Amino acid sequence: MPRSRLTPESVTEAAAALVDEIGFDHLSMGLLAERLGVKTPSLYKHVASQADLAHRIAVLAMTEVSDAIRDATQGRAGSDALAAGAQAMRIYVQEHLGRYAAGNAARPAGPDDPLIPAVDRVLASWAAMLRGYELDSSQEIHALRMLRSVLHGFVTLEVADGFQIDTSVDDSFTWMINFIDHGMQALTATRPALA
Amino acid sequence: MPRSRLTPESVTEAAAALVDEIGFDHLSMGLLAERLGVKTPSLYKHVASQADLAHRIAVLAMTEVSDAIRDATQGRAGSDALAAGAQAMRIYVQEHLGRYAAGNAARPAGPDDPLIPAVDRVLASWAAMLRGYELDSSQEIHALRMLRSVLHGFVTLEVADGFQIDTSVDDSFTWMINFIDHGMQALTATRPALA
DNA sequence: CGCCTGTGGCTAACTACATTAGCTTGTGTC
DNA sequence: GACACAAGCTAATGTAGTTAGCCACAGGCG
Repeated sequence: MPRSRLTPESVTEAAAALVDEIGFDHLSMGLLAERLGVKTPSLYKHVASQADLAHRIAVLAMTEVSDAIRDATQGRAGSDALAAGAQAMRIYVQEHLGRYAAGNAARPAGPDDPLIPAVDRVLASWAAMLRGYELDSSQEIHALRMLRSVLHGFVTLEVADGFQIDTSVDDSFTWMINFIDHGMQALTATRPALA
Repeated sequence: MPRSRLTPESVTEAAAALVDEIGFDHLSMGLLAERLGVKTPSLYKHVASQADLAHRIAVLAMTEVSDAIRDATQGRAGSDALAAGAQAMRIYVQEHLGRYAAGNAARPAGPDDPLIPAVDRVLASWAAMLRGYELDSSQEIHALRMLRSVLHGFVTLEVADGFQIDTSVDDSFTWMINFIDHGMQALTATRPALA
């Protein structure tokens, strides 16, 4: 192949780094091209459009999130796994705000969209984390959705400056995870009795 | 005053209705002008820019959300208030998706930004809802943040089609609110014993 | 009753940006 | 060393937000 400095992957990676700096909604083809030392139209040799680029960033972000959670929960179980995984996600989002925003904005475009397995891997990570609580199978899906909601909501509000500063956000996060953990344990404890 | 068909308020209201239909990120000055039977530049006699317009929609949305919660929780307390308020917010977001998205995207622009009191009123509504649990004052802020997180996260994921369809999202929502309610009651119960 | 002023709306023009067309040129292959 | 292909470039197009400047109507006032 001829001179190939850029690839779809390298362009996506550079774009991800860029949106982490300037925010996802400030992404522009011109700015990215400048970063890569290239003129704007050249980018179209590697990505189909700005929407395509945003989608690739989203897939990258979801993959990285699931990896971060997996790494953090490796070798842990129950409450430990929950705390570690939740923190890992929070840290990831803080450090890769733009990517995460891209991940949220993205919608699967078809049945074989690579975004789907990427999102599924994140879900699988959460599900694995919940496994230690041995929840009733009818409750698993609800617990999973709650966990997603609470984590997504918290990190979203946090990075959006949604919390006032008078009380530590770190404390609130650990308090919240503890709250969830206690509730889960209560579910587990009552399960045999209630069925 | 001369012939005044449009006002900043009527333009904002029309824009809010528009984004509820087409999505916040598809808002355009041209489309809005067409809806109002006016040419695009005429809008600038009433709002300073598209960003200004988005900001006004955000303030409107926050105000309406707080009103919806207040109305729903009127005359209720404890678990009832929580369930009613949470449902009210969820319904509002479902019916006014674009407005809510505008509210999330907005950031206060200064110390006297009307967005600030609007957001504060929403927070006050949640705080009032929690009052029935008589939480320890050191826990109130954490509980408030958790509640915001879980509700914001859930409705955001729901409207973003983030949940698979094989299990009822309604069931998950009520399950989640119950989970929170039980956890809060546990906090209340143990508070005198633990201090 | 007609002039004066102020404001809403309009047309035309400008800018920024995403995107496309078509050309050029370097690199790997034969 | 020639060929072919793909990367990058320049030039051009279309759209959307925004600004400038003009026009016309409504109300106040002599």
